[in-house]
Amino acid sequence: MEQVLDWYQENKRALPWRNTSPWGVLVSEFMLQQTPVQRVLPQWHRWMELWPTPADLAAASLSDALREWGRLGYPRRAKRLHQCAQVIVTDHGGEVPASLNELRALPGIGEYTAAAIRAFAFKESEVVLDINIRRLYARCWSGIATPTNAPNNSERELAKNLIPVGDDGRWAAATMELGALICKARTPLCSHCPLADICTWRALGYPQSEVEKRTSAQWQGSDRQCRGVIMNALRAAPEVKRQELTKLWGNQSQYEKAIASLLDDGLIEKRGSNYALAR
DNA sequence: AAGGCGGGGTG
DNA sequence: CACCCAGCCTT
Repeated sequence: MEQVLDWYQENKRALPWRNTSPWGVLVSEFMLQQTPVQRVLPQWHRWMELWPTPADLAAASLSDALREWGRLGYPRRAKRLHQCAQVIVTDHGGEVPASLNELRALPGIGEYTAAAIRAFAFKESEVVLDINIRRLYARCWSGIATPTNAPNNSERELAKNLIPVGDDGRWAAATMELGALICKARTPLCSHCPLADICTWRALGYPQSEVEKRTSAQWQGSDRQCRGVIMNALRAAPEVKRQELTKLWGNQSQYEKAIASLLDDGLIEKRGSNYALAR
C-alpha cells in the first residue's frame, strides 16, 4: 500500500498534535472523541498552554478543566481527562504510559484511543480503528458504503493484515487522513483517491448502482467485514482454496455467505476448485 | 448488543 | 431537516 503512504506524505494536514509530546497526543485524542478536528484546534492549544504536562492538569481544579473545555460537547470527557492526569501522576510517575494495557486502564481511554496513542505518540504499529479508517476499509476492501456501529473481530483481522511490515504508526495516520479528506462519509472524492483502482466499492459501481444499494442493505452485523477479509486474501495470492478461505476467521457460515455474495456480485470467481479475484 | 451522552457544521 | 464527527461507558 505504498500509494497510500505516498499520498499521505504529499497531502497531510499540518495538525499540531502530529509532532508533540505523548501528553499532547493524549489530550488531542480525548478532545477528538466524536468532535471534528477544526473545532478541537483552538481548545487544544489553550489546554496545552495552561497544562503542558499531566502534573499541571492534575493540580488544577475540575471546575477549571470543565470551564476550559468550553463548548466541545460531551463534558464527561473533560472530567475523565482530569482524572486520567491524576492517575498518570500517582501511578505512572507523571509520564503517559506506553503499553496497551496500561493505557486501556486509564479513565476515558478505550480500544481506539489506546491504539491511537501508541501509534501517534510512541510510533508503534497498531490496529487503529476510528470512523475514518473503518469507512475506508469498509468501502475499499469490503465493498460496503458504511461501517457497522462498532468494530468486530473480522474487521480487526482485516485491519491487522493490511498494516505494512515494519510500520511505525504512519499507516494509521495515513489511512485516517485518507478517510477524513478523500473517502468522506457524504461526498467521497474518488477521483483524487490513491486507492480508486483497487476499491471494491467502486468496482460495485458506486455511487448509485442497484448492486451497491442491495449490498449495503443486505449485509448487517458481524458478517459484513468477512467480505473484506476474503478480498484481502485473494489480493495476496492468485488462487486460494476454499478450505483456506474458511479458516481465515471464526465462524464458517459467515464465510459461506460472504463467498456466495462476492460470487454473486461478480467480484470473485471459481477457478477449478479454487477461488480468485474476478478478471 | 443497545442506548446515552453535546454541540455545531453541512448537504 | 437528518446526518456527521480520530468514542467511551453503563445497562
